[in-house]
Amino acid sequence: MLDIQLLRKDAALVAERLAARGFVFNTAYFEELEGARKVFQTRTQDAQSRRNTLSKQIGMLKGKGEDTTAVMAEVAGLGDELKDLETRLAELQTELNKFLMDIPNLPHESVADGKDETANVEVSRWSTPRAFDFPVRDHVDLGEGLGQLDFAAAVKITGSRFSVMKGPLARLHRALAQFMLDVHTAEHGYTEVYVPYLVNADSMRGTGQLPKFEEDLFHVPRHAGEECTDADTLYLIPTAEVPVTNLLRDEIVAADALPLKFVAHTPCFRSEAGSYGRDTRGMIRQHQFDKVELVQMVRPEDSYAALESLTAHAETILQKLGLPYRKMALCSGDMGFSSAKTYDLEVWLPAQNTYREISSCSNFEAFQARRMQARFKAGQSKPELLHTLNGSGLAVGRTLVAILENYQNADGSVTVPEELRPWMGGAEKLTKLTPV
RNA sequence: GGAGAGGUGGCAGAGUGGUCGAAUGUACCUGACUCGAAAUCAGGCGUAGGUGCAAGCCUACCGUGGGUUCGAAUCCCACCCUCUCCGCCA
Repeated sequence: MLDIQLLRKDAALVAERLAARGFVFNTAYFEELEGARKVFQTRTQDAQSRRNTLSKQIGMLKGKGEDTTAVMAEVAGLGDELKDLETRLAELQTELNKFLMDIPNLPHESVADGKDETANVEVSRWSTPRAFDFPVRDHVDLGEGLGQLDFAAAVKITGSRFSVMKGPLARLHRALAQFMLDVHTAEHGYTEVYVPYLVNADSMRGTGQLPKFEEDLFHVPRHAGEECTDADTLYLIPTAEVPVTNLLRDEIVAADALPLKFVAHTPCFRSEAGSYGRDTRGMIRQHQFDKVELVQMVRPEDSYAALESLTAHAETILQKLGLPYRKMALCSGDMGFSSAKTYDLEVWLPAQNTYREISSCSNFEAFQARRMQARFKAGQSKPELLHTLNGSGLAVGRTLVAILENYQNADGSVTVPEELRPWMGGAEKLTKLTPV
């Protein structure tokens, strides 16, 4: 959510900056709503004030045993008027809030203007893709060839966009998550957290998934067969960002506790509505995938330095695994709803002959913190909104894909990256599993 | 799932219809005393919003949402959550 003070002060500027990300901010409508809100709030509070004064008089008179009929008569007419005013004011505030909740964050001044991903800016590249002297296979052929990846089984059990892994490949998947967690906790100073995979609507609103992106989420009604309201619907998390960032919702932390740095490994669930036909083959786009997520809560003046270091933490994983990648600064039109600035890390996938997103690192500034009232306080000063950031460190499924494809051998086996071997019981290679 | 208890300020804990935004204790901040500290004493100390140049004034908030009333932390209804015991269970 944007700062309403900023909207009041300079709606034109906000509209201009939002236009850079393709969002049309209806200035006239906002000003109309806000004008009405002001009038009704003043009137309502005025009426409340009158009622309170008179009611207190009644109390005092009764206390002294005096007659109250005159005052009672005076206050009698106020009730209906007040009720109408309060109702109208509540409606206006609901409407205003709805309006505000649908406005995306303002892009940071360093973000390039652009309509879509074609305007993203390459910041850096690490390593060079390996040259193969045999035809490269994609991860599906490799995994199935090894007898360790089974999409048919997943379709039978659940449906499309799920996967089943077996044996060493399943272990590789687990090893990757463990490896990432260990690096981030031991080398980058993150605190590991375990969090719920189902969250309530307030949490989804806090990080910005709701109200706008409801169809991207999996809903879990608490009670079968009944119409579920907001209060008794839970949602499967699309990323650990949601439960982890919401740890700070409605909290005021001491300034000297900052920065807070959390890392969590969770499954992520996305309905992928609207992406039918995209990446239908393989593990690139799944309804369920694992991710190790980095989250930071920092003082406002530190958030851009934090974005750089958080992104570097994610890059460390790719480097340790020897996976070539490039770092992209997203343009205004390609950033997520809540982000002020985002770097994507894209890993090289030989079978696609291209770089594909494997991590997205964003600074949300106070956008999420304002929605969830996550604040910090230095000494006796006023509580202040903190800045939140997060990034994938990394998406486990896509990392697995990248390893399969980049480390494949001519015979269909896959070499285990050296850094990962301690988490693989020392195994150096994935080789064909005899079918069961 | 059954039975019971309870949700009040950072924490603890009073308050069962009327100057209650809320006693008291504690924590914290400022000052006095002290060489300094402790102890003691005095004062301060919630959040959000509106309005005003400002001092200030006003409004809302006692789990959430409704209701009763001139007036609700207090009464009524519904819901949520926590705790204890029993049952079941990874």
